[in-house]
Amino acid sequence: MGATYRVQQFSELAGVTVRALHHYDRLALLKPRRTDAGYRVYSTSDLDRLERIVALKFLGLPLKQIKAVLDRDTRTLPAVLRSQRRALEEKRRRLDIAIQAIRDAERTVQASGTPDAFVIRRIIEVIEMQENTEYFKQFYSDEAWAELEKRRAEMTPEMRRLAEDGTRRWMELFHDVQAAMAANENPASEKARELGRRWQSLVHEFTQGHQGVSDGLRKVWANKEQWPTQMQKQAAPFMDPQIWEYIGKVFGASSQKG
Amino acid sequence: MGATYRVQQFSELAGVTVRALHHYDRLALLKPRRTDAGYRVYSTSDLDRLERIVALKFLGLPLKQIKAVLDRDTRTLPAVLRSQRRALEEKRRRLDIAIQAIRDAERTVQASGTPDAFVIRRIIEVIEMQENTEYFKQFYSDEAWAELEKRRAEMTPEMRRLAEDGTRRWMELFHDVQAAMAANENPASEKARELGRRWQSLVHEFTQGHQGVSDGLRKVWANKEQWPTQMQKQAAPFMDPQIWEYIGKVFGASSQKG
DNA sequence: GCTTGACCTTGACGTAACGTAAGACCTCAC
DNA sequence: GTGAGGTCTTACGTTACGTCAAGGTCAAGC
Repeated sequence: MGATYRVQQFSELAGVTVRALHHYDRLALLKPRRTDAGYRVYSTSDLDRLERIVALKFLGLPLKQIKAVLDRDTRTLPAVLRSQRRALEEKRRRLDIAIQAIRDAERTVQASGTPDAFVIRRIIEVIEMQENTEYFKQFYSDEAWAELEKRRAEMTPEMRRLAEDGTRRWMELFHDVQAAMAANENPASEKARELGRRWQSLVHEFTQGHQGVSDGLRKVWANKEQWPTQMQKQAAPFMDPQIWEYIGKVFGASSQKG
Repeated sequence: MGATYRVQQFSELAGVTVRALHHYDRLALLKPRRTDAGYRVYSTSDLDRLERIVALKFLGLPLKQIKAVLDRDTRTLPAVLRSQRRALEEKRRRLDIAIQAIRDAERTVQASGTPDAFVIRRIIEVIEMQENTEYFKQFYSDEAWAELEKRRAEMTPEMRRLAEDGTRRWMELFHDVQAAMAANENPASEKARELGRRWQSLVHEFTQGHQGVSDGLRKVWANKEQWPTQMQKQAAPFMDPQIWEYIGKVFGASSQKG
């Protein structure tokens, strides 16, 4: 017969708290024998089971599921592990984004006493950027994506300001296109073609003439109706289908005329 | 004046649940105005604040702390960020270990219907191994550590069995040394020197003659008294100071004699 | 036999961030 | 004014225990 222990000894032996053992007992996850007086008596086989519990807990499984896995030895474990691994990988992805966001914020603060509001704004931007990034990746070829990564990595604060300015100019352009539509401006007119040129110029600012990037960008916007709602909301000013239709006509007219 | 919203609209706008907004309200984290009838009325400035809340929540900050940061604009944010980043990095480390453990377990299962108990045992081993690994790293030079990493990566199942066998042989050796001590065997005797040779042979099996690895191993064991308790318990069979003292004498005698 | 101190027992409330009803009230279009 | 749909507060459920609190058990010393 192996040795026996009372709660405290056993808890120290296994590196868990007495309260946890009580808890597991109540959940029928680990029920030791009892003395006549009702004292819990743990054996080495209990230690064995507890070690499994602790290990599965480390993997992030809830106690209920641990009990299920340990009790009914059904062929469920592999499935449980697979789904848990997926969950953990997803968790890690979000953790990485959070860590990156903080690191970036810390860099932008540095020694200067940047106001909190600004720092938090920066955090928000980084989080959104990384999440968008994840999503948009699917539309680009590996090569084009690598190119974009490279540019992001090499981006200076100066360039970042320019990029933000780019957003503003896109909004202005959309505003002007809308005005032209409202004025019933002919898509083939010189005025409309000027809008088309502004459009292409802004696109070129992003693609920098890179073919793969250009293809990816086209795919991104061709699928704009399928974006996650949250993302569509962020890009709301650029989602108006009438504008896209109009600009399509402009390009159609331009390509016909020359 | 900006637009105003009622809870549901606002919740959709911001991508949180109505219940969460209620919750934040009760915590005084985000208190909108009210209509005479008591309906909550959110404004764009509320949206601004909510976005910050969501962002800080994404970083894993508890709501209380978020409130503290947002309300009293004390110079606390950088400190909060630093500590939070550390916490997240630690979390990430443990996540990685868990993921690795599952992946390893999945590999050992593969198609064969390995019993659950065995799989879990394997998970425990991987977790312990990785945690030990983390700890022992400090004792090795970067170069020596890289060498060990390389070996681990190249380790086949066959070699893994051998390594486990190594543990068994160490235990046997310790057992034999203890017996020699009990028999009052002279550390300078041939019998004792034979034990010393077995010792060195087992050491060499691990170091494979690599100087850096050898140095690191020495440091690891020189500090065995400082290991975390849990680790000491695991290595309990190898912690008896008398044996170390005796084997020290054996090597002392050997080096004197030649 | 009695006390004392160390250890054990079972409640039972607290935690974090909401989810989920339940029951009552408000608004507005028809 | 009435029904549908939105909103209010209250309150319990969730997870894995932490933290008392009130009260048994047991071996030792007097």
